[in-house]
Amino acid sequence: MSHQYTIGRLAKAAGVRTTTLRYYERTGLLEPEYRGGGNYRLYTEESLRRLKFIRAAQSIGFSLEHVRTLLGTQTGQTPSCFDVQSLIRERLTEIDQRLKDLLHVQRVLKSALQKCIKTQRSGCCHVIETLRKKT
Amino acid sequence: MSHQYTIGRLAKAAGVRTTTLRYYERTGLLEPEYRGGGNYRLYTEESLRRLKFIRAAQSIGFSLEHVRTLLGTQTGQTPSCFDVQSLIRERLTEIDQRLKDLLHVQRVLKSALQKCIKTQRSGCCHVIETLRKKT
DNA sequence: ATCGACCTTACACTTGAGTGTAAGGTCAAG
DNA sequence: CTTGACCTTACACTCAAGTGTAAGGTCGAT
Repeated sequence: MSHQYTIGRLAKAAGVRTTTLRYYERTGLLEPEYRGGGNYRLYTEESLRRLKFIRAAQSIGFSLEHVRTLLGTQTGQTPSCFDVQSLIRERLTEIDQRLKDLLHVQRVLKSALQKCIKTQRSGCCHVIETLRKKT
Repeated sequence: MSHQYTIGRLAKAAGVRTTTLRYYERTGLLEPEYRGGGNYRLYTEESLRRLKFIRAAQSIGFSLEHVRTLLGTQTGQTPSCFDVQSLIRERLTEIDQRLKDLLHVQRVLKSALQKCIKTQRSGCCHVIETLRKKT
């Protein structure tokens, strides 16, 4: 006998809020399997797996829009291997760029901090000066 | 004779849109120095420097709220060296965390991609399977 | 039977950094 | 003196991923 979940139990099981589940339903990501007494939403183990997939995909940087594609909820069919690979490559490219940007920012900030510390006596505006001159 | 800029010229000089400049004014980041005929906004070289500072700070990851602090536009006075160092350290901590997260995501995605490529013949759901199992 | 925890709907609001639109005023060139 | 580029205001809207609120219905335990 596979478990049944009310919205609250499912939420607890997956570590999300009930409001989030209603939001996912509204946006076509996760429908309850059926409705019970008092029109309560009822979910199954399958819902839980699906929900965990959604959160996992999200946690590695896919938007809910991407997740919708991965789950094939807008076209109604699971995406091809090609599509999945495309999505992943796209994400990897974005991540690459983001890493570069962050490393650059890190360098700039560290140097600004050093300068600020060294010249602290003279009023500190050195940092702001530095930023001011970097274009 | 220091230049004067209408909003459009200043925008062009700094590579932003006029709407952005009006937005900055609304949010207390950059006021025009005065108004000219037809109530046109008029800016100076100082405005341009300030604007460039804003964009530079923003480009290294400060929010406009942070920039407001750096420029001392809410308290009305330039922040102390201590405050500036705090802000920078905060940013650096965030960046560190963000870098770690991104590197993790990168690893997961790369391995998913490899798996997808290797097992491509058998329908590709391996990738989706992989994600499905990562919690 | 009543209490509290849980559920329902519908709708508006949040954040950050702007963008879009309407309705109109002004400036410089031809 | 008209055309077109530019400017003005005020207000609403965008995006993503939810959160908040009001007003009410239901379930399980005591």
